[in-house]
Amino acid sequence: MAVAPERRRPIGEGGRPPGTLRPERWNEIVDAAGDVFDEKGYAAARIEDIAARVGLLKGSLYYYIDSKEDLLFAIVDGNHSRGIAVVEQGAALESADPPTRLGAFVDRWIGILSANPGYAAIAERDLRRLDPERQAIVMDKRARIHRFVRDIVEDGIARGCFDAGIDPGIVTNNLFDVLNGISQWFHPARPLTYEQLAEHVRRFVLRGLGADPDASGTALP
Amino acid sequence: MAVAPERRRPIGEGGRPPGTLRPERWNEIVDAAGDVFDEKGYAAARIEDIAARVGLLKGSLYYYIDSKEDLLFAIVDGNHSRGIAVVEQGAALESADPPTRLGAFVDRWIGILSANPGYAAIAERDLRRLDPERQAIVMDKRARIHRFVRDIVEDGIARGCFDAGIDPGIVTNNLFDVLNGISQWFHPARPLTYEQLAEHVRRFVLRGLGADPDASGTALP
DNA sequence: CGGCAATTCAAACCGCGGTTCGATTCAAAT
DNA sequence: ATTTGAATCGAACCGCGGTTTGAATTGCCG
Repeated sequence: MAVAPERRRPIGEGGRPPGTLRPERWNEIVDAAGDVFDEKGYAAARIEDIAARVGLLKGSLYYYIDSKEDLLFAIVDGNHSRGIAVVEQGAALESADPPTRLGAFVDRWIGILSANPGYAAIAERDLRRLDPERQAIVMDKRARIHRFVRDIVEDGIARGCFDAGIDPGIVTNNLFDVLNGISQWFHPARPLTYEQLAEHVRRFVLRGLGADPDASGTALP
Repeated sequence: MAVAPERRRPIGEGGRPPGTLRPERWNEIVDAAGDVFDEKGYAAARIEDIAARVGLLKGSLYYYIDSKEDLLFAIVDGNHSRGIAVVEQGAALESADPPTRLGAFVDRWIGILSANPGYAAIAERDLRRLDPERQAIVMDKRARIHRFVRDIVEDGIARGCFDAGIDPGIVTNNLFDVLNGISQWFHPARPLTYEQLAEHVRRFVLRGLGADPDASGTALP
């Protein structure tokens, strides 16, 4: 998923077959950047830290990037792309009832969190430090994801699955706050796995909307 | 509430009557810092920005502070102190039932948000950038606040007010994620006031816990 | 083996921003 | 007036860290 390095040096400008290039080195670097950004925050993270984590000198990183912000964008945009994927998967369930669809969304979203711990936190924290153009790209994806959830909520209200008194905009925000907040306090281990956590969160959210949390089972294919 | 500047220069070391000192200048500066930190994040915020906002040159700020971090601490710790105050107010309601107590907490917490928009976001975002000692001070307050809510939840479960299947630790975290997330998307205005928002959030949370949101009214004195 | 390209090193550059410090201003007190 | 100290200025300092650049490597291909 990680967006390709895009226009890189003489990557194959007009000549060599684009094979044998930077294979997963790019992913290693993005992962390292993700760890460091998560730990220290984007602004406080040093290029040197990231480079050291993949066994390079800081200057060498610039063979792969044009600026520090490239790494932030790769992470933030990549994470949102995974969110879009979840939405597209969810669209396939349109025949199911709203609680089931929303429950599936929660499960899958937490699945993303478990696969990329820290990334969601970065996306929330440091989105604003992207330049306007890139920020717009991310905001667009974010809006589509948000819209997807809000539509389910509104549909649920219309069908009587959810309480009629709730405000779709507010609860949608609440939902994302709950989901994205998870990565900041949950550490999978001892007592709970991500799957068990998802179960609890799903019930909390569905109940919060006024739905019977037992009426819909996990609907992951 | 804003913690006094502590040990300042020759504030009154052994001489003049400690009157006629920096009165609310300190508060002005902290407020300015709050705005800038909220907008740009602590690391990206410049001392110069803060100084300019109160009509000073950046160097002049050091008459009031010893380091940039002093300002972060003033904001983060101050916000948590207000949280502690809410907890202490809430302790007076111990005779009420758990849903009422929790509802009151939600209302008052959102009251803090409305009075200090942005501060909560800073506290969540940049807590980790305080030095260990100060961080510990804040974490202690945070733990006490967290404990207060969790106790209510556990009490509610024991009394049958809340669903027995919920995990107190998880829902407590979920609750704070919902509350603190508010300051990042909610802009009081057109459609909704903070009071109306609090109403929605209170119902969402209480219902999420399995309680009847209508069983308890707002209980603010 | 020789060569070319992909990759990394090593060192310097350089601007930004936190911090320091002596000089200056202003107001109240003497 | 003169003194005194609070408050601010003005300018320099200085280290950190992002970025640049040209010189090594390394490894593949012929």
